[in-house]
Amino acid sequence: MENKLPTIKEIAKRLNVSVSTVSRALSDHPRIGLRTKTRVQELAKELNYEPNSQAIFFKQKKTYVIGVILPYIREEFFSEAIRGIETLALEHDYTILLGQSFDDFEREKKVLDAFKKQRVDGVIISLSKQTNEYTHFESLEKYEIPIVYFDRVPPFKQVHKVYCDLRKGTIEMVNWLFNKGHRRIAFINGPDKIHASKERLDGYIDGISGKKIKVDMQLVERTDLTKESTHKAMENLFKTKNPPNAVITFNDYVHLDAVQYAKQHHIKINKEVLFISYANLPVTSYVAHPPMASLEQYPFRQGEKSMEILMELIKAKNEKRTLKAWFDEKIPATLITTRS
Amino acid sequence: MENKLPTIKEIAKRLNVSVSTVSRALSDHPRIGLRTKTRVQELAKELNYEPNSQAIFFKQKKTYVIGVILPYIREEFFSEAIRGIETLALEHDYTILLGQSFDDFEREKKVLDAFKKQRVDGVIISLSKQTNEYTHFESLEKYEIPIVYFDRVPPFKQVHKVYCDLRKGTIEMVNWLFNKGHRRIAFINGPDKIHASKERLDGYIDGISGKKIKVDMQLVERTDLTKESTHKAMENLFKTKNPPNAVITFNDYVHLDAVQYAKQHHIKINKEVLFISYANLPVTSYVAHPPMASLEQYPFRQGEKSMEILMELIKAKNEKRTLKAWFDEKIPATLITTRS
DNA sequence: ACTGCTTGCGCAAACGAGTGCGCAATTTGG
DNA sequence: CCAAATTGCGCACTCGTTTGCGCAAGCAGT
Repeated sequence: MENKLPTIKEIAKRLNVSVSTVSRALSDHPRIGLRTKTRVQELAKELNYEPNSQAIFFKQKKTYVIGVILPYIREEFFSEAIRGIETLALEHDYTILLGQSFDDFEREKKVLDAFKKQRVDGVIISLSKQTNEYTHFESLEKYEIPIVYFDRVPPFKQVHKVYCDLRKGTIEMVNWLFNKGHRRIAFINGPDKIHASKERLDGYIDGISGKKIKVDMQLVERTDLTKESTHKAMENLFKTKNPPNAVITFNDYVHLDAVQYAKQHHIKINKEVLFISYANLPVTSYVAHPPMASLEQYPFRQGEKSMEILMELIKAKNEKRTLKAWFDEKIPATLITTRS
Repeated sequence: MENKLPTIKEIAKRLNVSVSTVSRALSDHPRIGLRTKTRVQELAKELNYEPNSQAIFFKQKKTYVIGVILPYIREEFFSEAIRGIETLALEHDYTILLGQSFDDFEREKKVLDAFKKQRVDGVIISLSKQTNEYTHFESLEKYEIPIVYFDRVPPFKQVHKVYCDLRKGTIEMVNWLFNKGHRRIAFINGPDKIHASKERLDGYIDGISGKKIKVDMQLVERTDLTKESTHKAMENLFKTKNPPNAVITFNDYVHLDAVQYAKQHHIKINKEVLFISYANLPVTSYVAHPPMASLEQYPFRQGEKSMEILMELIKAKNEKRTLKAWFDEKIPATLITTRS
């Protein structure tokens, strides 16, 4: 029956006052008389009036929506990050638009475009592994939509970003293996395009060099994070006469695929070769051969921090302040060795 | 410099025509002369004009946004469902607002409220395990926001829903175990409040009864899906003199916890007792003791189907058609036994 | 030349709310 | 008792876009 949603206009008509009076009465404006105020407020309650936020957002040029783009939410790392983002978002009365790039560059652009159309107040993004060109982000500037990159960040300075210090973390990993007596430490890395791959490799090389042993690039493989590519990398590493006795994998998913290969080829896990990894996903506690150590990257905290920075940027924009510098937040990563 | 975004007004002023002419020229209205049309379109391109969708949505009373609420995206079942939803959404130029309830009733309400404020065009939801009261959904009716429930659906008829036929599926599971010679089949179920628990239990009872053996309710446990609660259930089942030789668990996560308990208590998995489960998550292919069979529930398809129905509902609403009936989509579940 | 049709465009209202300003009516102060 | 200050409320504009209607000019038909 009551098909139309109650509006301020409706209330005004029924009470024979002007819309402005109703608007002010509802926002408790001091210049409105007590009688009118209560009359308005009571009718509003009776009609179950709720302001049309779309209209308000439209006037204010704000949407209270932020866009989050990441490769795959099925990866626990990213779903944890979202949890961090969402938790903080709810506190700030923000809701989040979700878009997965599925590691596809074109899709990343499409999602970004959709978000732009929706006039999101800000964007938090973890780049697709294909992304090595960044012009599509420039159009957001025109709309003054702030962007915070996290985890998979672009390789240049002039952006706001949150990520783990993987160089340091990787050195820690090398040290840990070294102290356990390992000397032939292999490294299965991710795609070059991802900045995080470079960070890891730098750490690996620095870690090995720090031990005064020669870096053997035969022990370094690069994958595109697919199972096939990981198996290929394992094959390369273990077909040699002098195979590694420890393997560092790009993340826990790569670890799982590497271990799968090892099992299929009867390589004795934790005897012939020790696996350690990045990410420390909860799910690995259930698997047959969890990594013996894992570099925790605190996705929840990364998500929270990204959101925190984004809120700061949005606030600054609203107050027309210009920020002096780029946020560059390094979250310390820690090596976790206790496994259930 | 060019701080303001170009608007239709701006173009009108520069070209000394009216805004309506510009609007029509851009939408290729037949009553606008070719000269004016091209003049407008060229300037629009030059200024990089893009229509303000917020304004248009506001007028149209549409947002091209749908809200998706589910318990946890970290569960692969749900993240797969989202993938289904998102895939279809992008095709229809829709974007999705994401909200996790974390299986908390209050949070579910809060998220729903936020979505209402955002004036989403529709909602797809999988209920929290605490939800057994449904009044908060009624307020969406007032806003004529259609809702599609999926997987965890309410127990009554007058809603649109998508879910698997778990009764049939569970009978299939019982049959499978029976054919393998198992007679003492335990059942670790989820919370009563979830409709899916009831469906499973019905199937279990019907399956057992169909075999002309007596249903032993000592073999049926109920959990709240936490690890502790699963371990407790396992304890109850295995402390008896006549423990089960097969266990059906509510889903793969419960399976993992059940297997963990079995390992800790030196129960020989796959020898003394066989585990089978629901969901068939990809991640289980990496674990030490995957379920020997799993009832695939096709989350991607469920997501797609939900979105399909929602699109239908939104279309019907726009055309002011009233639908004759409630969508009640049963996706057939199938028992998968091939494991890597 | 008058009617009628087509072409090309502008006026103004509409969506739902916020807000600066002005105008009365009332109250206060001297 | 009159001026000034205060109180209470409405007018009209704004946000960016769409759209029904109307008006004028041009053209064809009779």
